[in-house]
Formats: sequence, structure tokens, C-alpha cells
Amino acid sequence: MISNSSKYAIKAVLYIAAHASEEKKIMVKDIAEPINVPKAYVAKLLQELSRQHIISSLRGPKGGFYLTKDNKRKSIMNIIEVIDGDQNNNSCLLSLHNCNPKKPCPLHSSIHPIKRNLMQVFKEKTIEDMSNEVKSGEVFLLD
Amino acid sequence: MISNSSKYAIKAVLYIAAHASEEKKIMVKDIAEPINVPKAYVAKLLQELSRQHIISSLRGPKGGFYLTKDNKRKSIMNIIEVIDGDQNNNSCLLSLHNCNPKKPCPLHSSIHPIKRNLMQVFKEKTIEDMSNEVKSGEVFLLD
DNA sequence: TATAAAAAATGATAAAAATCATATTTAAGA
DNA sequence: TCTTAAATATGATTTTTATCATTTTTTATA
Repeated sequence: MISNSSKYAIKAVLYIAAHASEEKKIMVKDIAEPINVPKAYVAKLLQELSRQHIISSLRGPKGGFYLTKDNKRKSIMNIIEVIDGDQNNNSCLLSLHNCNPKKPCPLHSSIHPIKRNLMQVFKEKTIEDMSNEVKSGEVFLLD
Repeated sequence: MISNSSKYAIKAVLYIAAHASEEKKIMVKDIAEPINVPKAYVAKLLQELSRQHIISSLRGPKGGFYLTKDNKRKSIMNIIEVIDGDQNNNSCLLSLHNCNPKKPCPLHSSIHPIKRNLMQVFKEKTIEDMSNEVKSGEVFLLD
């Protein structure tokens, strides 16, 4: 439903949102350790997100990752799309190819509304929303 | 969240429920083809389910898989537990170890109720419920 | 009781996901 | 413009998941 890689990516982006800015960029190694994800692995994920303009980066001394105003408006869904590609949106839990309201699988009627809720959350939660909550101490990121 | 193997297992069990009985058992090869899952793979899954008493089987001529009254009362959750073990119940979507209502992750408040719904469905839907729906033509299994 | 038909057991192989390592490019600042 | 610090690119390795093949055990029935 959502890969390990996507989880790592979300955590990393939230960490950047809470700890970096255009003026004070943050390096991979300073992201990887606190969120407890292998450095080289998270580096690869962040590079891909940067290429797809979900986050921003600058090479060289004083370089690192950061978020622009525009980046902050991206949603969880945007991150998942980049990392997991199209393998996230097979709406049928049993992966039946032609499961639809007309020919529903045995789980369709129970699962479909739940999946809609979940997708809704992924689409409407922005990086900004969540990093504000982290900064205000309502919610927590580390472990 | 739920592995490919679990999906295969659920499909196979539902197929058994809809097409076999204690009197007319069904063989792996007659399950594998219609649900479009590799024979040897589904065989392995069914063997494990049989060992854990989620389904029943008999070797030798006229043998095969079938469900007892008791088997039919098992839930989707029972199948998932056997196939995926304990790797299904990490309630935090970001897999944060100590995400809880007191120290929630940024997605906790949105995701937790959704996850509860899903678990509820897995727990309350029995094999019998679903196979009745398949038999009555309300829902469909193949593809 | 011999035969054959089925699941069960075992383990090998292939594919995908996760992880690690190294060389290259870019940009800041001395 | 040289040096150094950072991301980027590339690809190798490991681990996990999925798949396949073979042998063994069980059981119905001729």
C-alpha cells in the first residue's frame, strides 16, 4: 500500500521542513541519523524527490536540502507518487484487475470507502501543515 | 500493509469456499489456474493455512482442500496473521516505534481512525460471509 | 496389498526491494 | 583559480519476497 521507501521519504521531507530553510540548508547526514534511516539510502530518495521538484537542493559548500514556499505546498501524495510510482493506486485490496462497483470483489464494499478516506488524507495533508504541527509541538517525528 | 502472499491466500480460500465441500474437495491445480496464481506458490500458502487449521486438507486420491464449518468462521484477519505474521500490525503509517496518542506522529490523528476501520473489517468479515456473497452473485472473485 | 493420486516437505532459483560504496559534478569561499 | 564541501550519478551487494522443481508421505480404491 505504501512502501518502506515512501515512509523514509516522508520522514526525511518532514525533517527538512522542520529543520532547514533556504538560508540554512541541511545535509543528508544530518537528516539520516535523527530519523534513523541509512544515509546512502535516504540520499537516493531525496535526490529523486529533488529531480521531481518536490524538494530543493544545492551542491557544494553550504549546500544541502531545503524547501521553497512552493515545495511546502506539496502533499504526502506527491511524495508517494514519486517514490512508489503507479504501484500505489490499485484500489482493489485483492488486486483484482476488474474489480469495480459493477463487478465488486468480496471486499470492495467494505474497503473502498476506507481507501477513499486514506487517499483523501494523502492528498490534502501538505508538508507545510505537518511541519507546522511538528514545530508547535503538537506532534512528533523522531524514533 | 498486506502482502501479495496474503492476497493470494485470501483469494484461494474464497475460491475453495465457493467451489469445494467436505464431500467434493478441490485440488491445488484447480484453484491456482482460475485465480491466476502460480500453482506451487499457492500450494505453499495453502499448506501453511492447513497446518494452522484455517483450512482443511486430505492427501491421496479424492483428496484436496476443503473447509469445515469451523474453518468457515475464520476471518480475513486470521488468514493475514498466518501468512504475514506480526508484520501487519504496526499501527503507525510511518512505522515510528513510539507513535501513540500521547506522542503522535504527524499522520497519527488522520490515519489512526482509518486503520481502525480497516482492522475492524478484517476482523469481522468471515470466509462464510464472503463466500455466501460470491455464491449469490452479489460479488465476484475472478481475474 | 499394490497402485496411483493427492498434499506436504524441502530446498533451489529468480526477481524485487533495500542497502552500501565509489566516482563525478557543482558551487562557495580563500 | 584552487580547494573543499556538498549533492548527483552509477552501479554493486545484500536481503527479502516470489516462484519453481523435486522428493516424500498419506490415503482411497482396485
